[in-house]
Amino acid sequence: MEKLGTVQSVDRALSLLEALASHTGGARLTALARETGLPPSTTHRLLTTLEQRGFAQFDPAATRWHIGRKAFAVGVAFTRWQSFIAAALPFLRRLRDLSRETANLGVLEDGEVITVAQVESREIIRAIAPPGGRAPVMNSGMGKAIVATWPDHAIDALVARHGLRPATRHSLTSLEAVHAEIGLTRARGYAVDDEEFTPGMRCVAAVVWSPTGDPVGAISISALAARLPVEGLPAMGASVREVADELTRAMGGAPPG
Amino acid sequence: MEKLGTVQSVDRALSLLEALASHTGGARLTALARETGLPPSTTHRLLTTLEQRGFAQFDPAATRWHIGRKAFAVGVAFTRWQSFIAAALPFLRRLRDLSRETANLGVLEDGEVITVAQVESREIIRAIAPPGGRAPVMNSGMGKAIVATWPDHAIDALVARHGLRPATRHSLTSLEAVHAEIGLTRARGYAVDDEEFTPGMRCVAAVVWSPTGDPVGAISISALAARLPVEGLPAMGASVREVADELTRAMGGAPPG
DNA sequence: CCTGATCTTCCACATCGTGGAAAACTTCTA
DNA sequence: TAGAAGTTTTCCACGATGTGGAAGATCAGG
Repeated sequence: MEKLGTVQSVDRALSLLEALASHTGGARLTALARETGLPPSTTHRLLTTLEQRGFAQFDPAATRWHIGRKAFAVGVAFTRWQSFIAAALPFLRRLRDLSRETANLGVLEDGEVITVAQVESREIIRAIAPPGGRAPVMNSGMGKAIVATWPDHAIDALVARHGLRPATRHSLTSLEAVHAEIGLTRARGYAVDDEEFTPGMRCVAAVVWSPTGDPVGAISISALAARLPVEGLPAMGASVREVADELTRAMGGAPPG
Repeated sequence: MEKLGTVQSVDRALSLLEALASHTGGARLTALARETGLPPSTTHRLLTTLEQRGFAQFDPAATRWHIGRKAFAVGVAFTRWQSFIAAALPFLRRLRDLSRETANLGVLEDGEVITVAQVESREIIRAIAPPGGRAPVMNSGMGKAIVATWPDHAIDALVARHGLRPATRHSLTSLEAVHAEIGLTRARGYAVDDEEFTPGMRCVAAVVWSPTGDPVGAISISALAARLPVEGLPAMGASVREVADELTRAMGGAPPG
């Protein structure tokens, strides 16, 4: 095998998909075999495998093979993800400029928040957790913003499954405290991490909704506590929420119902 | 081997592609392994094979796997399969020139309309949603034009499954409103998006039929509401419908029956 | 520093992918 | 229309390649 670590038969099937894609009007088995350098019987078996999974289609009338609908459905997922981040970036920049602090985009995964995009503050001294950084949901502004949209029983289940992981002396340590915090978050329309994950850092976050009415992520501002005093949280929270709502609208999203 | 004549490793790779596509925010190796029931080392090797061919991509910062660009490129070929875009482009250009507005071609996918081709207005200020852009079916002229060809029970099922996602205060918010709008669409022969997706934008759309009698897509004109007042909708609608009918004929298509 | 979780690499082995041959089918030509 | 040529599909012996458990590496948390 020349290509290190690749599965030859998968490689060949993908070559066939690409060959198919290059033929607007479809292609015949022997033409595809010639193009990919595969024997006709191998080509046939790989094509029928792709066909059974909907990635290829056969038109018996014209004896032509075409790309199948499933390949389209899978490929569209690429634009969905790319367009989410691309759509969010100008809003993150705007939020960064409004606040002069670092703006983040995060998503939930398995009880944690992952920062998937970030626009850094221009200040020399600034709050940075690198993209890819993770935080337990209930220690994180973004996590709390997302979870606050959930029904209470789902929040209970999350805490039961993942526990609470107090990182500082400000962190939430009981289910009662969690629900009190969620109640505040819902009332305000934005969430606060008040030195609950990293001492000396505060974070304000608001949820972003997908077109399907799912809380797909959250955006936030993270700042040194010295630069974002408690008295400044409401104004900052309003800004974050406003930009999050705009991002939601720009994506054709909305809360459910 | 349970599936007759299929290549197991290709089958597995395709399962991984589908699993990836179902995760908007990307997925980690162990989650994908769990979902597909494959051992982590097998999952890893198949993913890296997909990655080397561009069908998957890895974000090391978040240790997440995503669908790759090549999957999109291959998937788009599905629409081309019917010589759809190629055939439609001259008609879109004609429609653009007739109307002096941006002309679009869209298809339905999973409760949304995806714009797969576009010919932009030559005006300096014009209505643009980029190709690849998505909109909920019932907020979109093109979506409504296509769905209006469906039987009522299929429309009910679509709404039941995907809900209505009002984006503006003009959007449809009830099943009754949906059916009233569908009734109008059928009577007129064209559909209207009257600032239902984007404030300040109107869209007029008409369905395109495939040779097999399927409502395969729709073409539309999107314009700033200021440039397309309500009084102008009937004339514009007639133009869009006429060009859509010509495209249908050029493709050897026709409505069923 | 230790522990546990996750990810990556390795390799012996047997499963499964293979491709040539044969059979079946379709199209073309005289 | 029959035969030839081309295309597609099926079959199966065999060895190439895919495999998954184990080991190693890395990372995160206490």
